[in-house]
Amino acid sequence: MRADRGHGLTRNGTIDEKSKRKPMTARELARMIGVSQSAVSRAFTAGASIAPDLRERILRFAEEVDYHPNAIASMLSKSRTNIVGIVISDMQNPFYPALIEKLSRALQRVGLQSLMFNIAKGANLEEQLSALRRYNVDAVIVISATILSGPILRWATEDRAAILINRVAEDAELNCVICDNAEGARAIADHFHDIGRHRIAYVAGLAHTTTNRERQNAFITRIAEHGMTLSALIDGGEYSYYAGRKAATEILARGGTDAIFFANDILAVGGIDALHENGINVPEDIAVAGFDDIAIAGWPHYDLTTFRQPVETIVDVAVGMLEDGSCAPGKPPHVRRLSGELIIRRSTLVPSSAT
Amino acid sequence: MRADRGHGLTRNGTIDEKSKRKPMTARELARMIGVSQSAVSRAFTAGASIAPDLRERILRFAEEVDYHPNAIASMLSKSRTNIVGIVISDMQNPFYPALIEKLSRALQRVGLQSLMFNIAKGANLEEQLSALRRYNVDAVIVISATILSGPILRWATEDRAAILINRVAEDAELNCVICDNAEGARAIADHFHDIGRHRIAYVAGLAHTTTNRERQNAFITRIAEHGMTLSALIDGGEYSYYAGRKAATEILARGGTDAIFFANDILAVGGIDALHENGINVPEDIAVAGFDDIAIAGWPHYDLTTFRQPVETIVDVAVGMLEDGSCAPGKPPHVRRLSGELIIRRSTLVPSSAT
DNA sequence: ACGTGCATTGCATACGGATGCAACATTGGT
DNA sequence: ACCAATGTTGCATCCGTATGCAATGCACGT
Repeated sequence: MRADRGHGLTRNGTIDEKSKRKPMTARELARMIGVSQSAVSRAFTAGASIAPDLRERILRFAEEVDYHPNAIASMLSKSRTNIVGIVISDMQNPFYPALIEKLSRALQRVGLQSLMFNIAKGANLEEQLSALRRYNVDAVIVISATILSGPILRWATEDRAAILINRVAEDAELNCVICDNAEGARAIADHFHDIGRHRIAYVAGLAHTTTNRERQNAFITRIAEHGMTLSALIDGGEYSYYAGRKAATEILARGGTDAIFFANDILAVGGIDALHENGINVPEDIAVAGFDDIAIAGWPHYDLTTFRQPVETIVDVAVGMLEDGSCAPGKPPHVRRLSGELIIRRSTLVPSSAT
Repeated sequence: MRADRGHGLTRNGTIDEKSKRKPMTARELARMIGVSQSAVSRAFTAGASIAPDLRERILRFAEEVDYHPNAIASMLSKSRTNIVGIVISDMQNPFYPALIEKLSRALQRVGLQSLMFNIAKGANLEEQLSALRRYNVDAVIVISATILSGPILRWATEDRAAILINRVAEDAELNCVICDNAEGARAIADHFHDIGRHRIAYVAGLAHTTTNRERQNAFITRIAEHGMTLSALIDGGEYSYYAGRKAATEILARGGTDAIFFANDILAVGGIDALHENGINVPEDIAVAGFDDIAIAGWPHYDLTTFRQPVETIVDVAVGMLEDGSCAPGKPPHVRRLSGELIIRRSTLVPSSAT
C-alpha cells in the first residue's frame, strides 16, 4: 500500500524510481477508524449531516495520520473547482502586479485559488484560453486592458462566471468592475483649472482601449467646459514609461502647453523625466497628472498628482460578486463603476506661472 | 440532456436558475460517433493505440460539436494535474512580476498552468500552503526570497517536485535555480575598483536572506582583496525604494563614502533619489550600483549600473528541470547557479573625482 | 409500551476520462 | 489455406470524493 504507483513529473514515460508516496484516501482513513467513507467525507464537509463527536473523532484522527481530502476528486464529483482563472497580459505596468497581488490574496481568503493565464500578444488566443474551459474554472477574471476583443472574450467566458476588471465589455454583455474613469478625468481637468492652467495636453496610452476612451472623452469635454484649450492630443501607442517620454518630448516640440494629463501613471512618470531632461520645471512650467496612483507616483522624485483607483474596493466588489453568485452565467451582467480619489502632489502643486 | 444539473459559483446552496450548460462528455461524443469512450480518450492521447483515420474522424467530430476533454477528470485518473504551484510573497519589487510573467509563459508553452500562492506575511503559512498539497500540484516553484523557513519549505514540498528560484535552501535539500550572486557582487566590487573608488558602502535588503548573504559576503571579501575600505554596512530591513532612501541618507550622514553597492535595484533607485535630493552627484560624488537589472534601472533618469540576472535562462533551466524529471521527489537535488552580466551605466561611469 | 419523527450512518452510485486486458481484424509468410 | 504477429477496438474497472436514499437508532409524547 506504499509507493506502488505514484509518479513524478516526467513526460517521457520514464518511471522515476523513488517517487511520491501515495497519499492516503478517505476510504483508507475510514477503514482505519471503522466508519464508512461517507462519514469521512461528511466530516470534512461543512453543514453535512454527521454527529459532532464523530466528526471530531474523524478530524482528529485525520490530522494524526496527515490525511487531507483530495481536492481534485472533490472537483470531479461536485463539478466545482474553487479555482478562478485570472487572465492578464501586461505585467509591465506596475498597476497590474499590485492589483493581482491584492486580488489573489482576497480570493485565497474566501477559499478560491488563482490560476494564471498570462496571454502573450502574438500567440494564438484561442489556444491559450482553451485551458480556461478544460480546467473548469469556476470563474474568469480578466484584468488585461489591452488584449482580447469582444468575441474572444465572450467565447472564453461562455457559460461561465466572468468579471472584467478595469475595462468594460464593448459589445459583449459581461460583468465589469471598473474605476469611474470619467470622474477621474474630470477631477484632473477641474484641478488643472483650479491651478490656473489653460493650455492642456492629453496623452493616451492605447487610444482604442475602453479605459482610455472614457478618460479621454470626459477630459476633453470638461476642458472645453472650462474654456481651456486642448493644446495637444497624443496617442502613445502603449502604456509605458518610454511612450510617456516620447509623448512629452513631442508636446514640448509643439510648445504652448502648461499642463499634461497622461492616461496613466507609468506614462506620466516617463513624461516627467523627459520634461526634466529638457529643462522644464514640473509643475512651474508644466503641471503633470496621471491616473492609477501606482507606488512610483508617490516616490518623492516624481511626487505625481494622480487619480487613485480604489484597488481595495475593486477587489472586494469583484470577490463579492463571485461569492453572492451575482455573476453566474445567465444572470444579467452588472457594471460596477467605483469612485476613486484625486491625490494632489507636487507635480501640480504650484499655482500658475506658465511661460 | 441539456442544462439539468449545472450550477454557478454561489456557496450558499442557492440554485441559480439559468446556469452553465453541461459540457459534453467523452461518452456522449462516443455514442454520437458510434465508437467506444476509450476510442475518444485515445484520440486525444498522444501516442495512444488508435488508427490514424479513426483518430482524425473523432477529432474532427469533436471540434464540430465543441467537445473538449475535461482536464479535472483526467487529473483524477492520471494523478497528474499539469499544474505548477507558484509561491510568491512580494510583488512590490518589480523584479518578481517580471520573473513571474516570463515563468508563467514558459510553463504555458509546455502545457503547464500556474496556480498562484500569494503568501501573506502575517498569516498562517501552513494553512496557506496546505492547498499546495490538496490540489496535487505536480510541482512547486518558490520565488519568495523573504518568506518561508527551511522546515516549512520542506513540509510544503514534501513528496513533490520543487524548485526554488532566486534563493537557496538553507538546510533543506531542495532544487535551486539561482543567479550567481557571488559572481555579481565581485563584478561590482571589481568595477568600483576599476573606476577608482576606495570607500565603499554596502546596503543589504534583508540581511538574513540567502541572496543577501551571498552578495554581501562576496562583496566584502573582494573589497578587502582590493584594499578598499568598507565605509558603511547597512541593513535596510526590506527590499524597497524607501529602505534604499533611508540607507543612502544614513550613509551620507556618516560621510566618507564614494561608492555604494545596494543589494538590489529597487534599493539603489531609492538611494539615488535620496542622494540627488541631498545635492550629491551620481556618479561624480558617489557611484551607485544595484543588482537584478529591473526595467527601472534602465530608465534614463536612474541609468543604474547593475548586475543583470539571467532571467530568461533561469526560467528555461527551471522549466527544463520540470520537464526532464530531474527535480522529481527522491532524486538528489541540484543547485543550478547561473552567470549574470555586469551592465555598466551612467551611475558609475565617470572616473573618480571623490570629495 | 408503542408510534412518530428526527438525527446519523452506510450503501451504492455518480462524476468523466485513462488504461489493462481480451477480443477482434489485418497482414504476411509458407 | 492456415498460423503467427501486429495493429485496433471495446469492455470493465479504477481514480477519490460527494450525495440520494434507505436503514438504523434514539428521544419523546401519549
